[in-house]
Amino acid sequence: MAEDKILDRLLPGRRAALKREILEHALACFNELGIEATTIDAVKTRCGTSVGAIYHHFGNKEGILSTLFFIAQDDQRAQLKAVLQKANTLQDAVYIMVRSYVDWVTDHPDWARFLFQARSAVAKGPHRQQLEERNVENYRDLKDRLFSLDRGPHEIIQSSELLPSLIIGPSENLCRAWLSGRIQVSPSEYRDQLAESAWRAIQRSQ
Amino acid sequence: MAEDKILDRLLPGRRAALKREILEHALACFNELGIEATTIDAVKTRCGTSVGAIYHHFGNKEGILSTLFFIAQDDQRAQLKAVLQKANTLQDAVYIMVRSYVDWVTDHPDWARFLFQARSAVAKGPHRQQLEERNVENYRDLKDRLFSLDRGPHEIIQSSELLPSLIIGPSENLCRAWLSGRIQVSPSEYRDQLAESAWRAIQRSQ
DNA sequence: TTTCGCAACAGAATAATATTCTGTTTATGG
DNA sequence: CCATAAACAGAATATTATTCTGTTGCGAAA
Repeated sequence: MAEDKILDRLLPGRRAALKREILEHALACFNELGIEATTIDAVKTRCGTSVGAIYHHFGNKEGILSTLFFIAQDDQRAQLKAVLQKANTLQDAVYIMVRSYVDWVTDHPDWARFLFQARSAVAKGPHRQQLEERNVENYRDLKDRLFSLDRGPHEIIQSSELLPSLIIGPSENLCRAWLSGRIQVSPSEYRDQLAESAWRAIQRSQ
Repeated sequence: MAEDKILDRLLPGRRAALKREILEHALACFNELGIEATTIDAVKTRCGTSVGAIYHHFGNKEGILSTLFFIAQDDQRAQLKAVLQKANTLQDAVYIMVRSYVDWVTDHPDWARFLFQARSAVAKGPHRQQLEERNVENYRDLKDRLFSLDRGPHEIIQSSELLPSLIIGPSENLCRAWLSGRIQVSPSEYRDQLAESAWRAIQRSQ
């Protein structure tokens, strides 16, 4: 399963076996019951461990939450960064970004669902500063990359704040709808349309 | 303040005074502390009332949450519906949708922030069915409206599932960034660019 | 190989929080 | 004015998060 692969990659080894178990089952609980409704006892029972073990590894409920959150975000960002290396033009980059985003969500729907749900909790919790730092770094990197690429003859939207929203916004919105069950057909079906549309969206009028 | 106006409009009269008070302060707590971190005791103290009163009016914490959520969603939808009446062409409608959305968020930032944060909690809680029903109704209405309008000579994206995401997705993404403090300049500054871009986004290639 | 030290775990005890319950007040229709 | 129910207060209870104390087992240093 895709979930296990993410955890195995970031927490390898036999030593971290229980830690992985806890994270895996906590993720499932958060997604099935909601973050506030999942109790420590529920994840304890679910992986047949003890509260002591959970608190030893994560400190508190928020610790589990933010660990999962940063793992997911790291994985998503790493994949984007890797494929974005190959882009030669801005148009390449836009297509790659959209496809990478849609692929990641459809490859890891449980992680993606969690990422959407947990963001606001992490943003308010004790790791908000860490989240903020990562965000500014990620967006700075992305902006630098986008502005370093060849734009060809095209007239592109100037604002660096607008650009990411125009490129990813529609895909994100559609993925949310899919993950919540509001729409049935997978966003991957719309991958190319989303990419083409994003490219049109960032052109300047006239 | 814009917040008070929304509550005054939907819960008028002297009888509902405390109910309004509780909602108003609960909204502030949820936004400042986060949903999970706000305790009943905190909102009790903040509006100088009793737990008895709170539970009398709302049943439980989730009751406060969903009441606030549906109030906000209703207000946003009502505004959209009202202005969307005036649209004569699809292009009109796209511009109106984007502007109405951005205006509502920038007019009611606290309500908008809450709407983003609370959605997943409501979607898992006891009112999930009510939320789902509203969503399908809203999206059905919107789809009907969009497909009833004159498209002029333009070739438009066919998928009715894709259309709303393409139109609102970028604005939503940008508004989230603004509400979370990641970007400083108000989305209203980008209102027209967002509208024009959305219109380009939904054209079909070639 | 033995032993020391510390991380990994278990589960009882405690603290914080949500919810219920019982009683009192207040408004309102008859 | 009275009856009635909603509106409210606060103590009591239940649920859940967190801490604390102790045990186990592994891995490194001797």
